[in-house]
Amino acid sequence: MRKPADPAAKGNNGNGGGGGNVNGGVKLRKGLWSPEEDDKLINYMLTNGQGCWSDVARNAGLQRCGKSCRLRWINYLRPDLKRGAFSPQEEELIIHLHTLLGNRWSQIAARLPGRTDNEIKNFWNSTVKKRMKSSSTSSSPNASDSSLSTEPRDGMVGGFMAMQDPCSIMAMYVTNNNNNSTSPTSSSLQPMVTLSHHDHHHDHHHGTMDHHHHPFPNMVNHNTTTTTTTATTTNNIDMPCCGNNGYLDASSCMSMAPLHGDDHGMMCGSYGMLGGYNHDNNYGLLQGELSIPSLETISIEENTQVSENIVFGRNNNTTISNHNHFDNNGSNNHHFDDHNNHHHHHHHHHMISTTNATATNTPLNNSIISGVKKFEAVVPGVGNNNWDGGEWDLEELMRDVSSFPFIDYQVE
DNA sequence: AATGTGGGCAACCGCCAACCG
DNA sequence: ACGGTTGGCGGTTGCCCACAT
Repeated sequence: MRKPADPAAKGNNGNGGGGGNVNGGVKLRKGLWSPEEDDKLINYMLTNGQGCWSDVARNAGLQRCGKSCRLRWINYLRPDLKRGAFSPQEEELIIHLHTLLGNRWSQIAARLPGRTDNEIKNFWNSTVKKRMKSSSTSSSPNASDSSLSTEPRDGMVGGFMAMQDPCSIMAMYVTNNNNNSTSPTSSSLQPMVTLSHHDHHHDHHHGTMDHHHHPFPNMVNHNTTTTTTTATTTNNIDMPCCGNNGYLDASSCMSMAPLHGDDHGMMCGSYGMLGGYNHDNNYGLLQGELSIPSLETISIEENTQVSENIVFGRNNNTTISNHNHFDNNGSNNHHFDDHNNHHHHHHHHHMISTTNATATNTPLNNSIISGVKKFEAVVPGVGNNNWDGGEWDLEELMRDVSSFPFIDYQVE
């Protein structure tokens, strides 16, 4: 939902069950964030770090609920966000991880540094589904994007296929080795995701605000410092497995296109991507190394602790121009262009530098995000609960995931 | 040129678990 | 123990842009 910010948005505060809706009796704003609001939030976060989001909203002088601030920060303003289109490698990884994890977008996102769950979810709900749809309706199985082929491949006993009925498209998980008692399902078809129709009403009430401003494509550092995020995630997940082959062998069909360091290579510094999840809570990414939470440690009752240390380097005025990166992808850049054209010219010289990041970082924020999540969707799928509690073939999973060449996978 | 339409994606909603007093 | 609050997540909505007609 995207509406122009509306301070008088009807009684509903939009907090969705949390966050508190009253801010000193002032009606809270909803809808799109203005550049001024972004500035306030960024300034506050950079100065004070993350704390209670209600306090953030209050103290930053934002007429927003805490949840809204959190969302804006997490999904848009965070310094370590990567921007622009997903690289082919990222796409492959998303698809692959989705076969493993289903719609657990946050877990998928945790394995794609700089990407948010929302972003991945949107990507999946639009691009991937669209491709599946076209793939399923196309008479040519090997249409266009081979890297995202959803066709079961010869020699595979498991795979990913798309089916379509008049009301929905279902990406089906296909496996034929279900004699394995540890298989999540005894059925040969496992719904992965149901594609609901996008019901567009198309009100076309065009607002006046340019909501596509992009305040900090890479990061802004009002203190002339560099922001780095490291995080430790400990997942203990006994991953149900589909046997040896019960998942899309994405790695086997991925295009092994070389990374373009200046374009969108995940490992490359020019993204300004310093963030990531690191088992060892070190700064591996600063050294050009990427580590991600291990799938093998995911458990049914998942205990997750993400420690996010936002640290600030010094003497770093190097500008990383994000604005050219995405051109090479041929992706839609209008967001960033909008930003460039309309917003925050004074911030550009404070953009983050990856390559110059040093270890002289001072922790500004050391917040713990922790939670215990139920592993309710035991199969990559939608809330299915018919898994019998067996285990996934973790070795195989790890082997497969780690086969993505752009990930330096650390196995604990 | 004006209008219609498809689609991307930012931000909301509702649910739920953890936290806290 | 308990009720209120907070934060995280997945699903959904609908504004706005780009393109088609």
